[in-house]
Amino acid sequence: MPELPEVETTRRGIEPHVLGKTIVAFELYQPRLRWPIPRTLPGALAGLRIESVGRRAKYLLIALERGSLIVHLGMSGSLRVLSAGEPRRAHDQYDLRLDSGRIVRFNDPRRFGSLHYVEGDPLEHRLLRDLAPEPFDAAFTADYLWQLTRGRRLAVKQLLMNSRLVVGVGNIYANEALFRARVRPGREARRLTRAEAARLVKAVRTVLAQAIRVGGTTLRDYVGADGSPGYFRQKLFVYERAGQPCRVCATPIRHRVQQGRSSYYCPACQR
DNA sequence: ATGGGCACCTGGCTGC
DNA sequence: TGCAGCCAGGTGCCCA
Repeated sequence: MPELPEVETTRRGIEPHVLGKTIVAFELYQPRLRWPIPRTLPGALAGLRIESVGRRAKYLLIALERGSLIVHLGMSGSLRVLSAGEPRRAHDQYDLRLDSGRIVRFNDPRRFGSLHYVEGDPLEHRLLRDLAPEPFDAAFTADYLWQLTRGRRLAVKQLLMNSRLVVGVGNIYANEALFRARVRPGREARRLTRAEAARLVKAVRTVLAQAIRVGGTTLRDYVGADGSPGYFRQKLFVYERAGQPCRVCATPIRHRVQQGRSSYYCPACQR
């Protein structure tokens, strides 16, 4: 999916257009997303004012005057702010129509995205309550990561992508952070040194922050709330660069499949 | 507890 | 040109 930078870019993009606005209508075109959307939802949302737009991991949290929407973009989803009357396109799944005359439209070709409405604290929802710290949280430290790697035989890249360890890091940014930390994706977690754990924590933060600054990474489907792509693709060191020269040492970048996901690394820079 | 594999779904590309 | 096969920003769930 959209990983943390894309979700955060979306959050920042929609926030100024929806804050304080009231949902006039919720139009559901496709109830079959990752989890079925209840047919009763449209009625429940009409008339509610939007009070804040937050984010936890890769979930957007849209707080209403009563309850909250929990939005996930899945692998191919995007949320855009459009003018009312904008013609629908393939894979538009739902619209939030606002009293400002604008609409927030969710498009998702693969339908791995999801939408929940909860009355209570969204952070207590079963999908959110067991999530690990945010990468920018003070709790995500070298010691924390290093402790969690002790005795673990799985590859360090799997660890980085496990949302019970740290959230927001998907396949692109796991590969990119490992390059910056000079650690190969296939390294057993228990073989990580304390110094490497420290580099990795720093690299995760740096790469996510840089990506947020340029609006995320667009490979295929992702666009920000105004429809523009993210520009971090131009800054990728390894992702989807198999066979191309390493931007640091010119050694060809290698590709291998790990746990069914593509990993990329520089065999010279990363150990 | 840990880790692996599968499932959900569509579109785009490759190669025969 | 057509079509089979493979791949893609995620992640919950089931099983060993």
